[in-house]
Amino acid sequence: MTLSLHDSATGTVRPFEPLKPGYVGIYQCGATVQSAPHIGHLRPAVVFDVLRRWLERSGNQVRFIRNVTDIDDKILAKAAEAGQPWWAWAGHWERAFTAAYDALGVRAPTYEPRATGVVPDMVEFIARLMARGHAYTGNPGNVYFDVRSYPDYGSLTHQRLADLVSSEDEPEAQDKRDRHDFALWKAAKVDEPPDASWDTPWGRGRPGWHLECSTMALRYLGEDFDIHGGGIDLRFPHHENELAQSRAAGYGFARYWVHNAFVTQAGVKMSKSLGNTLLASELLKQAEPMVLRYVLTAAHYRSTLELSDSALPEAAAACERIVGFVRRAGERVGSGQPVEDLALPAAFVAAMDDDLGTAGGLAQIHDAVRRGNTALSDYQDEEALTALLEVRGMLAALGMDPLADTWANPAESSSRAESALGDLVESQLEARAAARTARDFATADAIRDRLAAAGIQVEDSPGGPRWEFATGN
RNA sequence: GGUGGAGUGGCCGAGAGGCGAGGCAGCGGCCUGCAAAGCCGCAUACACGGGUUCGAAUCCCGUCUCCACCUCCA
Repeated sequence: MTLSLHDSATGTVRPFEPLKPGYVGIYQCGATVQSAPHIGHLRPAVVFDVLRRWLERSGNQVRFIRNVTDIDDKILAKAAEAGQPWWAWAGHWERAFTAAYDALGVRAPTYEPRATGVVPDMVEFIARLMARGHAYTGNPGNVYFDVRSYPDYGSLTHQRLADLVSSEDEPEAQDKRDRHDFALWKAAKVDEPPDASWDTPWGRGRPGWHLECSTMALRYLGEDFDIHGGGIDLRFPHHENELAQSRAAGYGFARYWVHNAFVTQAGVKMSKSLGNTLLASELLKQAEPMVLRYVLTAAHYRSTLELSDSALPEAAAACERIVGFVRRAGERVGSGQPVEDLALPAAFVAAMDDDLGTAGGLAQIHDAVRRGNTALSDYQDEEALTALLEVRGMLAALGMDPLADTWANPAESSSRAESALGDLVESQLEARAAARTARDFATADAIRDRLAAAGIQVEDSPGGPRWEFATGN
């Protein structure tokens, strides 16, 4: 294992050494399923998918857990507003997230637990904290973590309790010992649906957010595990609190903390209040899944990613360059090989091993594409094949092999309309070929222009004309 | 106030003491009937001011600007 990873806890890039060689446990904080997924949810999904693939590629067996937070204030509020059961609301959006992940080729986690599925474990967790003197009851149903009972509180984000500013909007809970104590269990409120709370030894209520993740990580990855991931905004308070309560409970918890940076527009984080969220569903209409994946891979995961208006078209052009080569090379030299085990260029491996340098990895892909294109025009089939296998191997490592089943191109499905279209285009191309043979270029160009106007791009190649739908919209 | 991060050529975006990653856009050339695709070539880029060094975008000091977290947040 030569991978080095940035660990937020130490603030350094350090060699990644799994607890048990050859086995890696990852916990990624999943979504709170309260509304539609947007680009900000897509980034961590792709980042940790790439990490997982790279660890597997490096010979590890990975247990990848990504949770679903299926109960929280907003879910209850929005469901109530919509006149739906809260669990129906959560279930609806959970499916939307799954669809978005699937569309982007993000592999399904080893397991995807829901917070509400581990309530008994949470109760046990709280009891353990109580027994150790780190939790106390407030008003009936409220249980808090006692931050002052845990001297290392703040170690993940290097903050001291005294320096923390507390929120001014929220009226301070009267039953806390310290304003920074956080809820492990929240008392049921009178206006909340009865099925949104559970009985516990400390009263009826529902879980606190932080406790959910600690509990699911414990249940599915054990007391100690390798990597905890999530968006950078989760470092505090969420991950700090997870770490504090898990350590206070006597568990080792995560050994590496990996956080991805934001996607911004005009330099600003997206948020609902600013109205600048880009929904996954909208983005998928504007760009091929591979293009979205390319955009998210083109910047280092710890760099803020500015999604300008031209980002998608630019990425589409870059992808077209890569895919065009894979297609042309495949036509020439075949592309039947499985790509999972292809040897990867050393420079690519080095880039990826250095804290997942996907940008450098993409540069290697473009380099191989250039070599391959040159080989194709020189009729050096052997070199072209070498380049093709390199390109596909690297793309596969990033989850972007254009020939993978996940990307099954809808345009290639054989509906009657499409097969009819194919016949019509072919007949046009035959007419154009006849005109060209007769050196009647005016007619030939008119045919090509007409096809172009219909969104069909014609490209002449040594093997004859090829057509495809024009890129861009 | 505390913590963390950032300012790179028209745009996006790597790198982090010494051959100017890569992509997109642009310009020139090759190829093509013309295109498209492809290939080749083309950039006084590193916020500002000092300093260290033979040499700094990269290190040090100072300044400015921006972003994130400290409340739910990917």
